[in-house]
Amino acid sequence: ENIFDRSRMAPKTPIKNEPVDLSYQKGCTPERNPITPVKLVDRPQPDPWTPTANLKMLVSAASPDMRDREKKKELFRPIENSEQSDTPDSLQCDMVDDSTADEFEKQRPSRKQKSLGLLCQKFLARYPSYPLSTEKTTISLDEVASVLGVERRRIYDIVNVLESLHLVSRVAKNQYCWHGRHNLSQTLQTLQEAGELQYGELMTFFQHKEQDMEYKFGERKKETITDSQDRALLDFSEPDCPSASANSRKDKSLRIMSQKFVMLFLVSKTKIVTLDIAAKILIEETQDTVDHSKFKTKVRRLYDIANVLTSLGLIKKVHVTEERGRKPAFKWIGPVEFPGKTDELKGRSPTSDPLPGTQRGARAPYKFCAMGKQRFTRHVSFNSTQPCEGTRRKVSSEPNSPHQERQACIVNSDKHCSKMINLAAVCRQKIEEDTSKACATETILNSAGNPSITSTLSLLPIPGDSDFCVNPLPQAIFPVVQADVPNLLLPHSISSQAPHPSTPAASKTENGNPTLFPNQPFLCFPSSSLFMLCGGLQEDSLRETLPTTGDVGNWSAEAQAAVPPAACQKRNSHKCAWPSAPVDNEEPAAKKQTMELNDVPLSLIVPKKPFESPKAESSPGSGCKSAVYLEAFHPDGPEATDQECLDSQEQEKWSHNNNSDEPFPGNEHISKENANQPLLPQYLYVQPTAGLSSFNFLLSANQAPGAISLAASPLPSLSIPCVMVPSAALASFPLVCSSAITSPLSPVPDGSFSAATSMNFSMSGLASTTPVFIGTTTMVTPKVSPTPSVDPQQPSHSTLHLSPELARSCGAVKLDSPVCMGHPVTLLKLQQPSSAPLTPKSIRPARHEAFFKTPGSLGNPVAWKKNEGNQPRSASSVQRRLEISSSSPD
DNA sequence: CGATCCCGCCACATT
DNA sequence: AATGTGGCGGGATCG
Repeated sequence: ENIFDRSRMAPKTPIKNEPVDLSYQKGCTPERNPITPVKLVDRPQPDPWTPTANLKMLVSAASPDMRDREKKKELFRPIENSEQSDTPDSLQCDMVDDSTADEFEKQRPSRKQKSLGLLCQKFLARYPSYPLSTEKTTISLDEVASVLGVERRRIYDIVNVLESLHLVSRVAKNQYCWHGRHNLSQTLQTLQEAGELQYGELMTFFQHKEQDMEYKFGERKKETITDSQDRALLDFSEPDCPSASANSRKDKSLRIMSQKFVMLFLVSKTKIVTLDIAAKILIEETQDTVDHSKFKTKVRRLYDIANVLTSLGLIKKVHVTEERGRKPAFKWIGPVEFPGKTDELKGRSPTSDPLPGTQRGARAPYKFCAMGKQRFTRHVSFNSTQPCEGTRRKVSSEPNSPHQERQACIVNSDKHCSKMINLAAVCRQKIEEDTSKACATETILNSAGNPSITSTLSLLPIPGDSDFCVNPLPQAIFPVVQADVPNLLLPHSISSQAPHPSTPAASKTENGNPTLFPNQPFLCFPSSSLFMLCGGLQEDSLRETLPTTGDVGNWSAEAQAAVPPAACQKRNSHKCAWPSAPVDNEEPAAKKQTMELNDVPLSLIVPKKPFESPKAESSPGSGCKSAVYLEAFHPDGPEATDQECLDSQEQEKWSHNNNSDEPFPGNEHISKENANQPLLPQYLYVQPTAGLSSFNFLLSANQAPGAISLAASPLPSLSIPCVMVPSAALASFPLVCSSAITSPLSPVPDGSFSAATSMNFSMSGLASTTPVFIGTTTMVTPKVSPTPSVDPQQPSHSTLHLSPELARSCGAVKLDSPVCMGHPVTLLKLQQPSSAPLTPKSIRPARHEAFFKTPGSLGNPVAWKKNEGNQPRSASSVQRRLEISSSSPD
């Protein structure tokens, strides 16, 4: 061995090794010796070598040397242990060799040489940036550590960051798989998307004021950030992770932090992020409290991450001079634009075309959202959600509706923000996992562009209970949204909902579609509190009520499109505000939304007259007055529509003619119709999108908790596809929809409605308790949807709950309609659990994915079916119920 | 003296 | 219990 070393070492560190081994081993050999090499290098440096050269040398030689050394170690360990003097490493030895202590000291590898960045470079040098797909490179931590001459601990630091970017993935203990940068851009895109959701606003905010205001706003920023963080996004866990189980500690800091950190860059306009800001943002919790120590620790970690990112060539260190002075910062020098993303944006953008409907349809927006998130989310486990929820609730309760508020806060005041932040922070931690899910949800929502929904979510929680929050929100929101929509719509275009009494008729129509049943919707009651109803729509009825599907679709599309992310966010903020803010705000917001968005999507809200239309309308208290109607919106209706298209066509008949692309017109019409509906709405209808043929949900608003049971009854009569309500479950929760309806507002067409809607749900219904979610896959909501963005996460949680199964189901669902997005959760799609996506294993991921994807996935009818199949398995009791009840044929 | 960040203790997770 | 992971922060080094 020695010989070996010598030969190799000779050039680099000739003597050292030998001497060390022989005589000095004791001291020198310590395990760390590996490092020694470095030192060796150093020594040489003095002479000819340049730092770089040394490195190279090391790298090249390292492996062999290391090996030898290791062997040595083993050989000598006994000795070492016994004596272990560990002098400064081999240095001493070196010194000896060299003859001077001084030298030796000098030699000692400077810290830099041992830096993580350098180590990372060496690490990266070992693997091809773009490995052939054929070759699967596995990385053995032990091996690498020994080769690079470092402790394994250091390797973890590197690998964790690389893993966060999906350059590697853990396959087993001590084993990682090298993927290279093939997927880097995709990962970055995903992070960017996620980052925009989480930090977009914040960053924007900051940047505007940033430098000047930093101090001033620092806190706010933090807050905002925190809020924004929401954690939802992060998830990241990688796709691969087989071991889902283990994530607890794992998806923790370094990985998450790394992703967040990257997100900040991607979201930053300047692409420059100062460490302190990043640290603040990343310190979820207490902004104020931020202990110095905590901050300090965070910064340390950021340095670790930054070193790795620097080695990857993604960032570089820079300094920004602010008022205060010069601050360390890092500038993103990696890829900035990602094709994919754009799409999303487009989709979101209001102007963007109406959804094509079909495939894309799936309304891409949601889908994509989901997609991105999926990855991230995957790790998240649903389970966690529950706990989270609890937490969240608490949290939320504390502040007021913090989450939502936060956005608002940003806009508005800090106070709330801070609270929110705190809450958010808490939630995050707890929920992070969930969050991811939530995030997805959020995204979806956002994409859907249903601000209202979002808001709803947030709002919901608030209702008296502390809990409201997050969890339920999404789901709840959905329904709400729908409900809201009408309201909203009404105000605008049609305040006169009443005018369209037609609703009842619509209900009739419903009967017409038996088919729907097959599809059936499902209900999910995530926790007890929520539940969803999905029913096949009866197109007929819907039609009556609704405009043609086409129109609807357009709306939705429009809505979705219309609502750009930003818009959504903003809206959300507004929404957020709502919760805290008085109703008034809401109204306006609603109006705005409607106006802008044409929330209409909901348009469908049809009263479900069938059942109780009478009640619905009149009875405020009674349940959901508004039926939400979710038709599928198929924008174009072409393909996606396929499924739904039919319906849509029918719908069209009944609906207005507004098919025209123009969203507004159509929307308006719709809205009007909707408006009408709203009044009635006893139930919510949700059409599923195409695939489903239709899901309809009915929620009886009124029933609220108890009501639920009622609702059920109605169903039968109605023939509506399904209504699922577990009585028990129901009991506990109020239906959101209904609640909203219930709310005093009810009758009022406009603002009141809107406000009521979202808010109400949560609250009113809630009062009783829990909000109900309707998730449908389909939802028109999109437009309506306000922006969920902020809260989404939270909501998402709730969603999550549902989710696993739901998610699956959802996944199955195609939601063309934007709406779906919003409630991914809801979507559960009960109908069929889509098999495919959701395999158990996939579940997690699937969930997320499905969840998110749902929309997208929705696109594939088939998928749903599959899902359906799956669902059964996975389906929780609730689902089962659903299944049973719905027994969707499909 | 502030910026960096190495180093490795130690807790938690997994085997 | 052993081993794998990785949070965390003391304190050394750099500039």
